[in-house]
Amino acid sequence: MLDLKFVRENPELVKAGIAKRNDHTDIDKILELDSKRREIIRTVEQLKSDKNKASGEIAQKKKAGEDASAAITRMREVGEKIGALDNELRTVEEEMNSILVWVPNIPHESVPVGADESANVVVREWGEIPKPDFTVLPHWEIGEKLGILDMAAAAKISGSGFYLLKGLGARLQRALVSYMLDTHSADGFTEMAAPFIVNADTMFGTGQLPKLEADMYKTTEDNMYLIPTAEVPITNYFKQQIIDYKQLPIYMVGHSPCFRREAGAAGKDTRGMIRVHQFEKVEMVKIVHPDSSYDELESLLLQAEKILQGLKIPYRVCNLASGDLSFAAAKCYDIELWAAGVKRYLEISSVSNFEDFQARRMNCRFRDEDKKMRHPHTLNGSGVALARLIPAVLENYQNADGTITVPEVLRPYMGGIENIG
RNA sequence: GGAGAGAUGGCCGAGCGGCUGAAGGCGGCGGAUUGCUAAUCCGUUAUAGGGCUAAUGGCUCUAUCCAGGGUUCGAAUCCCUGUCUCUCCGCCA
Repeated sequence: MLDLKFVRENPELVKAGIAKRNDHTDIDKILELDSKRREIIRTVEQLKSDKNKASGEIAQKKKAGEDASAAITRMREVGEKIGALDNELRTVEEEMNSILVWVPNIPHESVPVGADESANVVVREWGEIPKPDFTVLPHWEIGEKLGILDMAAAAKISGSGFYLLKGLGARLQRALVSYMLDTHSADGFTEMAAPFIVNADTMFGTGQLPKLEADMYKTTEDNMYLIPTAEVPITNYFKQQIIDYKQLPIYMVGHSPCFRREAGAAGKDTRGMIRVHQFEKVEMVKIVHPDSSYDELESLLLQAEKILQGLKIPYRVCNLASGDLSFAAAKCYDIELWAAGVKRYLEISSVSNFEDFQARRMNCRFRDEDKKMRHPHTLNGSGVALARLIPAVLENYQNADGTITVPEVLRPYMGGIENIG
């Protein structure tokens, strides 16, 4: 959420910022309601001040045994006026907030301006795209052939958009999760195992609600949501908290399933594991001092890249254009890895700086060196998503004889197995 | 799921329906003092939102004792609802 004061003082900057994202939230309406709000506050607080004074006088009179009934009658009327104005104030504030919570974050100045992903800028590429002398099968074919991936079974059990791994396929997923968690932990990230089902307030905190309501699975009985990413429970660990600046920066990492309805995505990338309703992901979260958040963004990006470098899978990094940014992000890098079977780049990680957008929503603050209360900056980055990493391993490590070489870094986690098939 | 108890400032903890934004303690910060790795003493110690003042500061008002309602001229204090925590019972991986 943007700071109301900031919106009030920099309306043109805010409008220009959201325009870059093709967002058309009515900023003028917010300003109009805000001025109405402040006008009511001025009136009602004057009345309250009078009331408090009169209350004191009534108490004095009663103590002295004097008659206070005239003042009491007068105050009864003032009380009613206050009640009416408080109601009006609440209505105005609710209306204002109902718009304010839909205002996306303002893109950072280093974000390329553009309407959609076609304006994304590739900032670097790593690794050589392999040119195998045989036909590399897409992961769903090689996976089925080796008996480690069963899409049909998943469809039978749950429906379309689910995958089922078995045998060494399941073990490969577990090995990847362990490899990633161990790598990040060794670099100072605290491992977290947080709830996968959260309340609405938590979903609001990281910016999923209200905007992404339709993309999430929701429980009907208890009004809870299945998390779309571990970012949600891990970042919200600091919801409603005051952190001492000496504790910053805070690095956390966690593994979770991610549940996504993918409403409206039907027909796009539907083959195999590439777009599914449930997938595993290792997620890194940082809570940092505002002064260092853009340096922290770069190092978080490198941390995610480290995983792919360890696996020796070629990738590229994109600086997302303003129109392609997610609701809460001020800047975001996507990492896309090369999948040799489907012969294209797959988005596998988003590394974002939310600045104080999430912290303000969560009411997470820190006391800085001068004892001032400030909002920290929050960042997160996939480190990385499994449902696209597994296909990349199955395709990039595929051999001409239909076997798959187990990447070296995973062998300790696979009981020393060097080949699947 | 059933029964009961509780929720107060960074922490602990007191609180009669009316000078209680809240005693006391701890911690933190500032200072004083002492030949000694510390003690003692004094002071200070929230957040948010308005308004005024062109100050990188000040003045002032309002709100906040889990949350939301209610009673009342007036609520931390009384009533209702919800949330969470604890204890006991039931169920259970």
